[in-house]
Amino acid sequence: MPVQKVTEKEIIKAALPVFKSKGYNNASMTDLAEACGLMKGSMYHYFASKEDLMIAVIRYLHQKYRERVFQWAYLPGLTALEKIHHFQKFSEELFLHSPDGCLMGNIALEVSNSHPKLVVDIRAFFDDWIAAMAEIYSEIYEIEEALLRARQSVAEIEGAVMLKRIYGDNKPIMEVHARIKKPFIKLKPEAL
Amino acid sequence: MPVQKVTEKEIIKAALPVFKSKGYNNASMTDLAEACGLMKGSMYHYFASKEDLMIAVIRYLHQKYRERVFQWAYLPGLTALEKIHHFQKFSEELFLHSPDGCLMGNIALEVSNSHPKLVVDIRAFFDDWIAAMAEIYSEIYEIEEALLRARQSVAEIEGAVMLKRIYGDNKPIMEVHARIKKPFIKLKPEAL
Amino acid sequence: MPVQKVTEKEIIKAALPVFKSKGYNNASMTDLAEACGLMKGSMYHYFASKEDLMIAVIRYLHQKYRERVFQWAYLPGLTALEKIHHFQKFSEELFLHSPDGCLMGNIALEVSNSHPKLVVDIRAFFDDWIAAMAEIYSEIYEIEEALLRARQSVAEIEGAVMLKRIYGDNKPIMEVHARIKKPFIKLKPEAL
Amino acid sequence: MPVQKVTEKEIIKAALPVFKSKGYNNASMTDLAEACGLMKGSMYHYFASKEDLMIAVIRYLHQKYRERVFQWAYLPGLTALEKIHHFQKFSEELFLHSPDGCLMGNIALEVSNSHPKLVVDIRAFFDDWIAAMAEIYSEIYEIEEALLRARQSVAEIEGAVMLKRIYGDNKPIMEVHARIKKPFIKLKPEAL
DNA sequence: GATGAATGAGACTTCATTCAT
DNA sequence: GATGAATGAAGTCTCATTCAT
Repeated sequence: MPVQKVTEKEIIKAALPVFKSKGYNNASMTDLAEACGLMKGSMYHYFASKEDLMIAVIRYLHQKYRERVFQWAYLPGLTALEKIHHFQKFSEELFLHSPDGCLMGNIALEVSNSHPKLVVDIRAFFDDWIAAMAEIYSEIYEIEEALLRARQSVAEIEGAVMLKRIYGDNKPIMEVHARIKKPFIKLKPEAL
Repeated sequence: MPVQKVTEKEIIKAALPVFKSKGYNNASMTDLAEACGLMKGSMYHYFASKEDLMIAVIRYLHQKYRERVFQWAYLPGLTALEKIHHFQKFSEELFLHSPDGCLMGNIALEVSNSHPKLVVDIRAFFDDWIAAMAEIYSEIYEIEEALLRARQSVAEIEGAVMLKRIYGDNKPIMEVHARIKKPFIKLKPEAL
Repeated sequence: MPVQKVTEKEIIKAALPVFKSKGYNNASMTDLAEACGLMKGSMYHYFASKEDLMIAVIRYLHQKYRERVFQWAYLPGLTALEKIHHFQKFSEELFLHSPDGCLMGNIALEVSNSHPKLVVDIRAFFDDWIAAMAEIYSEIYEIEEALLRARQSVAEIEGAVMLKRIYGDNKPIMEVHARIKKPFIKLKPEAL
Repeated sequence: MPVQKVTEKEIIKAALPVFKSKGYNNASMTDLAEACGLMKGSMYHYFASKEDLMIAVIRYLHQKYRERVFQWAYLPGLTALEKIHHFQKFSEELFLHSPDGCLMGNIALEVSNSHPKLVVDIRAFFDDWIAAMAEIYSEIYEIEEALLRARQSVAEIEGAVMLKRIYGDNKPIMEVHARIKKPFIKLKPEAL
């Protein structure tokens, strides 16, 4: 059976929900291979270890966020509110309809002490996220305050997603979104 | 056989930091037993399974929070700001000086899909926490808004603790604390 | 099934012929466990790894040689020929009746490049063997010549054992033994 | 597809040092393919299995020995000492400058119980080697003694090469060579 | 002829759990 | 009450081999 059944990217995309739902330690190579329609051993053609696969998944998701979310922050010709809309649209796609929350957050808490290599890439993701949020906030706040608000927003979202995972309730996420939008809505008249 | 004196509570207290630091799956019974000065097999005299021990740890921590934190919310004769101070003093003891963050949050994200029994107790903890925060907020907000703010505060704190685990930086936690305190400080003149 | 089924030493003794016959890489933990009447996983109560078990086996055999062979070289009141007899009696027990040759030699050639930790202990064995032979030779030769002859004898024996493993023929070993004995026999009249 | 030119012989020559250094079990098809500049799968165009490749390597080396060493023993017009010189010159090329010893010996001890097919070819090699040595010895000894001395010499060399692999020291090999040469040197005056 | 994706058996190892002592 | 030997399932990973392209 030598025909190519999957590409590296397909493995990554199939592994992502497994890691997101089961976590790093509890997702076995068998689980991951099954999700890819491969035998356990075949996974090792693409990734030298489970940890390497995890890294690839993290980087893939990071890249997807860059393309679909973070970049809006830097697009000229958009109002801050429009940028926020793009951010939240993606978040809602991701968080409201799946019970598993945020891969980055889930993994971060689980492996931060045992897999330093993973933390490097997780940190890179949060760096970008916070920077993008700060970019948006910088339209209405000083840089210091913008950064602080960016960190706050990210923390709030991750916290709300955690509550969703515990309670299965979308309300906290929606409340956070509303709260984040608010200062930009107030500004609207001025912006016009 | 020197009949070593080990109480259930001592085991729980010794196991707590192990679970907090390593997570549920990555903490082995050997790790846990070692932290208690016991042999692996002896743990089963006290707890029927690793999951049961985890539950006991969660409940123990919940109880400790009740005694040292949540109860302040319901004490008459304290201003809201004083209550907030008590809450934050404990949080700071717990979160600022250890790199491992919040046991409840760490475990919640890791096991929510694989160990529904644990989720029940984790949820009970967050119920109490949110209720206590809402109690404080209810002094200056309508019940609806108080609950919303309570959820937000808990989410923010958990999110900030996650950032601390990722970055090793206490700033987000301190910023959240300041933000939570703010509406009560403004009210102070009125409160007097 | 908690009753002690085996001791560490029994494992070592059971593992020895498996390693000797199959070699290091080709002896699986399953093979070794089977030889001990244990489950694979149970082996790890006694030895942290296959390599550690191999080391224990090497050291055990070394110790047995010390007690049963090498020590004769240093016993006062024995003629050199008597010492040689003791050496060869043990060699014959070991090499003539089993087709598998010499554990030390077998393992040495197989792992010398891949398991440096094992080489250390194998070298220690050969150090002792050569030193004991040299001690005997030193009764009839200068120290330099004694050492050289000791190395030669060890090399010859190992070579003969290799030939036995290839041909299944004891003759080379017996020839070597005769050759080693010869200079001491000639000396006999003088020794009396 | 550049239709890379690789011949069976080139594969054999590239595989030889890999087997010599890593042994049979520890040399993976990937290792071997890498040494040949091929992909793993391509090896199977030339050899049906790893065992077959090993056999080819053994036969190739045997053939090389025949051409470069053993044949000298049967060349008329050469003194025994000259023949010995040729033998030892090749041995020294092979054994003194590489730490990996003798492929035949290494493999013999490792696979003798698990791969009887290999033993057949290894035995053929040693048959030839011993016969050639006996041929040389037969110039100064009766046939019985010549054979015995041939076996001894081969055993001594293999034993000395083993010591070299254990100690990294060439001295035992050089001592053996000197020892083997000695009876022929003594004869020199008569031979002239 | 060469590739390299895929297999599937089997390697070493870990671990929660049991239970005779 | 405490032990720690033993289990057995499951974990990660390796590897000789196959075969469609």
